[in-house]
Amino acid sequence: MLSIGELSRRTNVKVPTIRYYEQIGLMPPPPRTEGKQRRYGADDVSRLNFIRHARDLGFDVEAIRELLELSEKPDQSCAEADRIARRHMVEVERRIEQLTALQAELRRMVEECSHDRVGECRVIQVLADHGQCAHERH
Amino acid sequence: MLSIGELSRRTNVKVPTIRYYEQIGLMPPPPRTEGKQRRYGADDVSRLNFIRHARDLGFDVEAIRELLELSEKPDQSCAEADRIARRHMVEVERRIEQLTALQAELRRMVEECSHDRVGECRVIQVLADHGQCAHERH
DNA sequence: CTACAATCTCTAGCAACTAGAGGTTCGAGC
DNA sequence: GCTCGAACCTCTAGTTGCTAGAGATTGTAG
Repeated sequence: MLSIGELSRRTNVKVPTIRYYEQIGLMPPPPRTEGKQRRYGADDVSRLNFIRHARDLGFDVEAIRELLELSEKPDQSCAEADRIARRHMVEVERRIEQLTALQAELRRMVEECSHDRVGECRVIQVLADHGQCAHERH
Repeated sequence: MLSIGELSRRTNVKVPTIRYYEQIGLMPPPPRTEGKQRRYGADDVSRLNFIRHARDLGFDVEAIRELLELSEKPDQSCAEADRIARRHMVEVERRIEQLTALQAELRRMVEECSHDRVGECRVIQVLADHGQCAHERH
């Protein structure tokens, strides 16, 4: 049996975060020692790795909750897991596009700056007047 | 003089958000009517547009605070504004790279899925085992 | 002058943690 | 067996940038 610190070291998830995951129901409440300290088993390591990996890939807690539930029913169709992953993929795609447009605007702003006084600073000017932006929306 | 609702309509910043900006010191406390309702002038419209635009470009409140301060000193060198914008640009760049790597991983995961049972689902498998990922870090 | 939309302040909530206070337990070394 | 310090415990509050309500007051059109 592992202490919470040992579990933390093996999964690279911080101790308070593990307790937090327990609190919000991502991790099941583990058995305790007589002194009320948490003790974990191999299953907990797997589950927490799963959570960690999904978080790293940007899934939110709700999605992870669903994915965890699914992973416990190996006989069910995986269409749902697919749907969750795809939905998230679309979200990420959208975010990348957004950031890329934004990046272009920022670059233009910085490149056009003459590095002189604030009064002539392109950065400040553009911020003050959206009309000077290349794109209508960001 | 504009009511807060009017200011909101002209800048596309929601009323509670305007009050919030006042609270955190991005917007100055405006004069009030006898009944304590806020009244705004043209300068406030400009300032709020500046803030809105900077937020849209992803600057955080602290950066905006600095940029606003700078914009009030037109004679100062704009090196600082440059620095802030560049710093932010680097951040955005990094975020895009991160998301792109993540996106690739997600796509691979979804594409390799056989759409069968959860037991064979690539999505679930990959999440459960980071070793099946193309990249070490994400 | 009345009705009602808009405003006011205040508190609490969101996501996903992180930080700290103040107290208890575990386990290695003697 | 005993001690001591690291690790653990619970609880509350803070982070960012808002958003959502409650319940009261004000502005204004008809």
